[in-house]
Amino acid sequence: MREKRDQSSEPEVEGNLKPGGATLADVSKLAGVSSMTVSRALHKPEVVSKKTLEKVNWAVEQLGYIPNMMAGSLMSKRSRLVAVFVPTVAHSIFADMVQALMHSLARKGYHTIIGVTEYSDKQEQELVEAILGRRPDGIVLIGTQHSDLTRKRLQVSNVPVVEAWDMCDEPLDMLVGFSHEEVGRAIARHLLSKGFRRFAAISVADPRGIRRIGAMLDELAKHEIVDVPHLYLPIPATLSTGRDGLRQLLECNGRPEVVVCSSDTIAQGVLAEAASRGLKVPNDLAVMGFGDLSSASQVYPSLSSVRLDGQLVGETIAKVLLDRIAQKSSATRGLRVDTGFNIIDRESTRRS
Amino acid sequence: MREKRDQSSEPEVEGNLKPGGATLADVSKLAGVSSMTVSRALHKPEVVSKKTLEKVNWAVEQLGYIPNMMAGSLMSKRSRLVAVFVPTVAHSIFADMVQALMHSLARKGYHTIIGVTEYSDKQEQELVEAILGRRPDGIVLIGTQHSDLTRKRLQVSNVPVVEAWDMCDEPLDMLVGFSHEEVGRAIARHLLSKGFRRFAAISVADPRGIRRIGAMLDELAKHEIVDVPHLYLPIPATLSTGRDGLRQLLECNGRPEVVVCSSDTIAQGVLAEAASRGLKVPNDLAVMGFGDLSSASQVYPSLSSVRLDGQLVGETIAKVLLDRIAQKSSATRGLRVDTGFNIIDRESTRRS
DNA sequence: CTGTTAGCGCATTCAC
DNA sequence: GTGAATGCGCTAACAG
Repeated sequence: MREKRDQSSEPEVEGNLKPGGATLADVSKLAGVSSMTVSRALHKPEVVSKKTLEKVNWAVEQLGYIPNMMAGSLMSKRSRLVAVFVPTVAHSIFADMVQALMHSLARKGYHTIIGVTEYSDKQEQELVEAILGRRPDGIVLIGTQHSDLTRKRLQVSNVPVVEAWDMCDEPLDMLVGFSHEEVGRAIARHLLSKGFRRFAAISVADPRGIRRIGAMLDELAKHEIVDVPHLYLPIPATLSTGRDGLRQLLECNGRPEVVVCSSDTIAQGVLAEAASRGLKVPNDLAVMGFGDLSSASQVYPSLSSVRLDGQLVGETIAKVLLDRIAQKSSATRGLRVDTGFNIIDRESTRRS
Repeated sequence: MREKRDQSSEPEVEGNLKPGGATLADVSKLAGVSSMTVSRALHKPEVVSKKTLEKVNWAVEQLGYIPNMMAGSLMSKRSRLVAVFVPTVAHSIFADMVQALMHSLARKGYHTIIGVTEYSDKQEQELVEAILGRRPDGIVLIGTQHSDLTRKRLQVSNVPVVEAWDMCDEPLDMLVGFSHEEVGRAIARHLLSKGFRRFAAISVADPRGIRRIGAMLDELAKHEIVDVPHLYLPIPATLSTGRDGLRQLLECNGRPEVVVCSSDTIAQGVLAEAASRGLKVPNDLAVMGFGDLSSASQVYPSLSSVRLDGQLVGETIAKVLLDRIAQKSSATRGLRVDTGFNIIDRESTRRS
């Protein structure tokens, strides 16, 4: 397809492009008003006369003007930028959460920078330090465990912070999460009530996953169920974590009635391995996952999942953060939101 | 835990914090040098004397100084920001790709803003327009189909662009992808060569997925295999897409020998449904996915996946983009990289 | 090796 | 309703 000049519109404007695009000054000259008026026409159209507004809009269109947010933010001290740090996004429930969060933020005109910490406090710290250079209007962190320097930097920077996905008594700032210990205990009680007695567990070496499985094992022990075979496999959690895990369990410990996984990704691997062995789920082998928190309920219909009741977690985080940014007060400092969780009873643990 | 003042270090500095943090001028005063020297000490330490460097570093530490990138970028015209637009990130191979891309970019000091287009050209356009306000150093788009305004904006803005995940003759700028038609044909030939004759297919209404499945059906037709049952289900692709799809296929069309899915997520749903029906994979039912492109090969060991040979796709995109940004020439304009793909023969299609 | 001058592009603050 | 002056925090380009 050959380039063809459009002769009817924008006769020589396209050729006169400055590197970096047109500026407010360019627009103001073309429109025959001051640059201040252009700025107002763009951000507060209601305060400008209709005629000027038209002239400005015309000039903006002619020049293809796009405001330079860096310059604007430098003056206004609002970057409309939120930074989110997650341990991982691939094969992870965090992808759902981040997507919901980005969606909510985008609707309010905020852009999202993502940092992947790979479950490392040190990487988190480096990413936080780097991102503070962009003066984000808000920061979201997964978990409540952070390096001392991270904590100090964040406190000093005075940026609104939401810690998510966990619960603690003294959050850095705001907190939206739930107790992983309670999740573990709830899983145990749920499965016990359904008559399961021979358990097994597969987790990756993710601190919160380990805590969930640990709490479950403790609860089981209270019901005289001990020596539950359990595996802690290396992160990241992938399908093969579940496949290898089930294979290993079957070889070394015989077949359990139900295998509890620290994440839905692992559970999917278990299901895949079950399919390859012709094990019928849930009668030959029941499977319990974890996740589904920020997704619609139809996302993991094969698994019994723990999920948030009502609003998506990502949406809740966005709301809390934006409320705080908007009122510019510290009214919500120390705010703690326990999202709670549900146990959804799905096919994979529904015995006939 | 009570806050306790550390009396030995940073005596009164912490109290004197300006809102927004210390500035270059603050550091230069404390260090007793000019602000320019501080700037150099931070970005080009080798060009500053050792003594000055020490003074500057000391002052930086005292003040907890973090450079304001907005101001820096405004002058230098380099934002060290890359924007990536993907149709979705939840339950998607794009999450892998984006993670690999972010990883490579982060190593070179670039931050990544993600925009989710939800397979909508209109949303892509709005996101691109908005992000151009941040003057990103590079933009990555999925696919080669974009609205006219998007194309024009990008061309005029002169930002390096990589279109990924598809192939075409005249890319906007640079291109890193593969042919979805070739993938579809290769899948057909591969499965035929393994002796499969009774096919079925499940896809979501994603343009590229449909093209893959369409090309596969065409190739099968050339081998006298026609009337292949196939479903096009609504996006987004989730586990239940696969579960519902298989259920529907079995009810209406009987059991195929192999079901081809337009993504690994769907294939995982099919495996889950197979497990719930006690169908043994691959003998009762073989499953073919698509994905695994930017992940290590062990990620989807249950599926026969199409994957990139060698380097991760996200890494390749980062490399192409950073090369272009670095040399600041247009030498690589029009660059087209065909990543190709592999068919990995895995358990789920390996018949005994 | 270091300092000075200038200005990036915009919004705040005040005049009118 | 509109405009002029000022400066956000930093770096490019020079001079010394």
